[in-house]
Amino acid sequence: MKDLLKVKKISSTPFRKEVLAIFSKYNNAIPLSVVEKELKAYNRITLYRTIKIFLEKGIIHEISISGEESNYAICHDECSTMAHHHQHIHFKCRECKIIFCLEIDEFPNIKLPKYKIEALEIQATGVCKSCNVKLF
Amino acid sequence: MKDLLKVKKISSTPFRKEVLAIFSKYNNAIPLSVVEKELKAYNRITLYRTIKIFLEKGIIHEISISGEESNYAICHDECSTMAHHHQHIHFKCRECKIIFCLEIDEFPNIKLPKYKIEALEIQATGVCKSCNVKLF
DNA sequence: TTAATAAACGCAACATTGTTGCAATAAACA
DNA sequence: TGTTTATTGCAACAATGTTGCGTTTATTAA
Repeated sequence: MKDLLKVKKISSTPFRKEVLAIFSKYNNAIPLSVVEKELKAYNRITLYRTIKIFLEKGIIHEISISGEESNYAICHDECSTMAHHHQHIHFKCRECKIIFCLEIDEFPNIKLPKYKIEALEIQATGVCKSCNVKLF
Repeated sequence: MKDLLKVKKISSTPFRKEVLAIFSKYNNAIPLSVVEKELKAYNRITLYRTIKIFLEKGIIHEISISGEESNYAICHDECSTMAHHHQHIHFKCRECKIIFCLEIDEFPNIKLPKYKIEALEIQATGVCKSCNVKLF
């Protein structure tokens, strides 16, 4: 297993490796409060700087939903500038409250004459697959 | 002209009327920093409480874009719970930086077997109509 | 492997953003 | 127009995010 941090050309420190391991462990997006609880040696400033550089290097991406704490998730595939917006949507389940990235086959195509659309960010809310099963 | 505040069943105070007038004046979404500058008598606490109640009553809605200050815009039409998500998308122009709501004819339909999608929030980035003209 | 260099860490100190209790004040309603 | 109810704004605080700087750690080249 190769070191993603080195691939992204940033120093591979114990702190960064631990943060990365936490994101890798989850299959869904998590807020900073979760990262904080999982860290053995939590330091607020270092965590903010780590998140900042992870965002810049495209290691993680931010998911903003109105009125909620920001969530972060690992970037799968090649998640360079803006590209991740074209591959998946963000889904929030109103039952389990979990937010995660969801690959979709047909990415919607919005037609807007005279506008140039370069990126689309889609947030969906509803009931996820596993909660849907539990409800019946 | 009828008083929107009374229609929404909240007290019609000078402060709230002023905030509402500022939102009405703009055709685009604005952040709190803009409201602040426009207010004759700015009070941080009162503004936060005003924004909070305007959001609750569906007078304005929040537009969250990753890594940016939240923007707020007046709710046109009947903007009750979640309903506004189905009527328009949010567009941010990379040239003029302006964020605004955009009515679209065909709202995209995302097919996700076993999922129940209840609301879609779409953020688009690109070049708006007027900036597109200026570029050529 | 080790020394030199560059980067990251963590503390202190601060800036910004958001919240709450409470007394004074203003709006709503009968 | 007086009584009730809600809003305002101050103080005080909590949470979130930023910066300078000395110390420590990782990287790179000898």
